[in-house]
Amino acid sequence: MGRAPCCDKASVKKGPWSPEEDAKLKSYIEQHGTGGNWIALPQKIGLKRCGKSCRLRWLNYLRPNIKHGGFSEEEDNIICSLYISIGSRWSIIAAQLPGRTDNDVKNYWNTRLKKKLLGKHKKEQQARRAATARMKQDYSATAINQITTSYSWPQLPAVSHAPVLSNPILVDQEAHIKDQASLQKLLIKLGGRFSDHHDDHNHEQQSNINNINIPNFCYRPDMSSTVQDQQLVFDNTITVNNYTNFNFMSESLSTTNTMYQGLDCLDSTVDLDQFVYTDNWSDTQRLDGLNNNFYGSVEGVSGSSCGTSTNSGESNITWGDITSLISYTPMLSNFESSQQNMLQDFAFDDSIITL
DNA sequence: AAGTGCAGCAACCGCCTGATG
DNA sequence: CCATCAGGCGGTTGCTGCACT
Repeated sequence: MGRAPCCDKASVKKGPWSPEEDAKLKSYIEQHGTGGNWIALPQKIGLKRCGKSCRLRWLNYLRPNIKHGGFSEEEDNIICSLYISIGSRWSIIAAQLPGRTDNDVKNYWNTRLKKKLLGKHKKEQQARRAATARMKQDYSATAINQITTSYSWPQLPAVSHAPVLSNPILVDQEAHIKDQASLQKLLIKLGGRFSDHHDDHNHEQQSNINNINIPNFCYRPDMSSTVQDQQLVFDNTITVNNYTNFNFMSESLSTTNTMYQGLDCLDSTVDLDQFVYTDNWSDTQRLDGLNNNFYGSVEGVSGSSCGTSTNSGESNITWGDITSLISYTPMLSNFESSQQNMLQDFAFDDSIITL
C-alpha cells in the first residue's frame, strides 16, 4: 500500500502555472514567507495547487536571483566534475552554482552537457590514445618486470606517496592529489563516508578484473602487505595506484602483456551513469558507491561496477569519454572558493584513507 | 503546408529522511 | 520506540516549439 497523497489530487490544479498564479504565490511569499508549511500555503493564498507544486514553482522559477540557461564553461566543469565525484546529487551540485536549481542542472546535464562532452571527446580521443600508447612503452621498461604471474605482488620499496614511474607527468601530480583529498573531505562532510572494508573489496576485485575502469578518485585504504602504497598517474585526470592496477590485470595475468591490458582499460567503454551510480539505491548504498569510487573499487554485483553492464540508463557516454574531458583545476577554482572554510576545519585522517 | 521526430524544459510522482508528538 | 507528516530529492513524464522531410 502506497503512501497517502499529500493533497487531494482531484481538487488541485496541475500543469503549467499561469501568470496570475505566479503573481499570487510570489507576492505572498515575498510578504509573508512560506510560513514553514508549504502544504497549508496554497489554501492561504487561494491557489488550487498542491503545496509541493507551490514549493517547486517558487524554488525553481519564482525565487529571486534564479538564472535560467546560459551555463558558462566554468559551470560546465563544475557540474561534470561533481557528477563524476558524487553522481546525480543534483541538489549538492546546484548548491555550488549560485542561482542554479537542481532541476535546472539536472535538465542541463541530461539534455545538453552529456552530448556536448561526447562531441568534444570524439575529437580528443585519438590524441589521448596516442598518448596512452606512448605511456605503455614507458611503463613496460620500468614496471612490467614487477608483475608476477601469480596474484602475489612483489614487495616494492616502501616509499610513501612516491610515483613509481619516472614519467614527467607524474611529477606535478601532488597538488592534484591533494586537491582530490580536499574534495574527498568535502564529500565526506556532505554525507559520504569511508569504511575500512577493503578486504572484501580486495577479494572482489581480484575475482572481477575484466573491463575495469578508473574513477577520477582512486584512493584506497591502506591495503595490505601485498600491495604497495604507491600511485601511478597516467594522465591529468586519472589517478591509479598499484591496487587499482591490479584490477586492470587480465584474468590470464600473463606477465608482459597484462599491464598493457590494464592500460587499455583507460579506453574501455562503460556506461557513465552505471559507473557512477545505479538507480534504486538507498542513500546509504549510494554512499557506499561513493566509497567504492574512491577506492577505485569494482563491484560487479553492487552496480558501482566498472564494466559489468547493466540495463538501466540509456546514456551512450562512457567513463572514458567523461574522464578525459574533465580538468580538475577549473572545478576547484570555483568550487573550492565556496567550500574552502568547510574543507579547512576537516582534518584529514591518514589512518582511514591512504593516498 | 502538413506530418514527424526530436530537444528542451517545466512540472509531476513517489520515495526517503528528519522532525515531531 | 513508533507513527505520522512535511520537506526534500531524483527520476520521469508530457508539453511546446523547432527542424526536417
